[in-house]
Amino acid sequence: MEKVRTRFAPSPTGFMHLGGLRTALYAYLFAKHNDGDFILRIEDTDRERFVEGALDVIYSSLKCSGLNYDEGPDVGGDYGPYTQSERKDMYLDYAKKLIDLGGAYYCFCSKERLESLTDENGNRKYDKHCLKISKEEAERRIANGESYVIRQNIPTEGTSSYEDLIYGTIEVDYSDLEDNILIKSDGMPTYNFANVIDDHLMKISHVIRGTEYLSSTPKYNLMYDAFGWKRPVYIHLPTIMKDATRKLSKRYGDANFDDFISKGYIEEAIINYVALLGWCPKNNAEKMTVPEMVELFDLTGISKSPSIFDEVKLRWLNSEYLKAMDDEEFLKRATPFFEKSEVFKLYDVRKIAKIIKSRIEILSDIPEKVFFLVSRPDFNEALYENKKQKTDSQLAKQILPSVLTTLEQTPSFTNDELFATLSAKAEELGIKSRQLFYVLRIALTGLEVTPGGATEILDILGKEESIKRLKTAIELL
RNA sequence: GGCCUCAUGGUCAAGAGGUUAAGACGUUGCCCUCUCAAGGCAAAAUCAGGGGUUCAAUUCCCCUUGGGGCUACCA
Repeated sequence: MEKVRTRFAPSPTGFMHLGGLRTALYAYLFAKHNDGDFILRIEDTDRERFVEGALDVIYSSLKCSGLNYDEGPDVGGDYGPYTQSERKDMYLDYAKKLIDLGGAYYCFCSKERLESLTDENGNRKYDKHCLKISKEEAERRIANGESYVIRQNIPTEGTSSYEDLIYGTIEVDYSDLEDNILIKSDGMPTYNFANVIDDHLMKISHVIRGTEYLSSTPKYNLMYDAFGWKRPVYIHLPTIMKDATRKLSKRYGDANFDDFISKGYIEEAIINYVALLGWCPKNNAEKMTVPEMVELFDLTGISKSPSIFDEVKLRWLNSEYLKAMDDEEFLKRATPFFEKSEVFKLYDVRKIAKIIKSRIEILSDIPEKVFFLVSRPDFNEALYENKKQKTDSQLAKQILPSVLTTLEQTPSFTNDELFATLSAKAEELGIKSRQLFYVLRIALTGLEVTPGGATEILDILGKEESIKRLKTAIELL
């Protein structure tokens, strides 16, 4: 059987779109599930859209997502070059061949003439005006330096059909299609042409891409047929939406992989979440690594309808990854975010990391969660009041001085020992330990809600700072 | 406008001609608890509408409605 070869063919726009990332993922999963090859090809035929540094964004996004390609511009391969601009001459040769086969023709129409073809509805369809120009005349005009393009020659009648593995049979009348430009006046091919030539030359067996190509695929099939090439198998993927009516867009900053990374999402969670948008594995698993997805991947689990990107669920998945991380790994990933706060200079971030891990969903939640460690917010006595705990400022006034004494006499400020000591203290005072902890925690932090309990916070603050804070709190009572 | 295409809770979704129509996120409640998280348990919430076909349709067909895509010298 023919080897499965899939490709991801992005344009270097300077950012990795999450929709594109999912397409890449599915192409990768399909290839790897079938022991095939996954190829990266850069589609940079639009010179005006070239963005500096865009290639690195593509390479690094794929690699850090675990999508290692077998062939590509930076890794080589037997079917290169893998960057379309470097294949320019090849396309022109094939275009000329297609002209000889009757599948294309030279066109010399001016922009003005093209615009004059627009009808009352604002639609325009090329009228095959240049089809009647003989090859000899065309070549003469070209030799004279006239600007030209090459257009595909689409039949005026008939129906074309193909099988998409997701959407089934797709039928389109040729009359609904247009004689699109294959080679632009700058000599570069358009996507319409380059993708066909490259997919064939690179022996791509399965073309996996978004639904935006679902209804234009007949045009590509026409070319495969004209050249006498075998058509690839098509797998079109539904769109990822921002909401019911809008796509995930670069413009709103909700589509960029890197933006999510800097917001404190981790790569594994993003790739995992994006995998779930439009695909459900047979075993209904939700948290999966890329290798596990390779194992489970199956086209029948791909849906046909667009799905809405839900950041709330992504946050949850991200938190699952965070919680599952060992402390060392968590600390490593969290460090850049700790460094956005002063805490890392003042305290042992290891201890902070421990109490924070299950209390954040994304890493950028860290600075605000630990701010109270840097400086205790001002607060009023009303904070001591808690009906459920049965605590109030009176109780605080009563017990805090003696708690202070106990703390001053406690040699070891570790969580466990503090817990034991203070529990005993509560008993001595004739109150519930939770009441003591509650009041103490408020005094220490000035916050109704904190990550970690009183003793954990004492442990982090250390004896000196804890006592200093407690004294201040007592003075304010 | 024309063509292609899609339609299960708020969201992601499983499902199949006969089911109490899964599961997850979120929401709500309870338990646990040194506050809050985490964890445990529970609850509310879905087959767009109308016609067919059939003993039976959410599942198959048609229409309507609604959504998405294409309709570039962008990919």
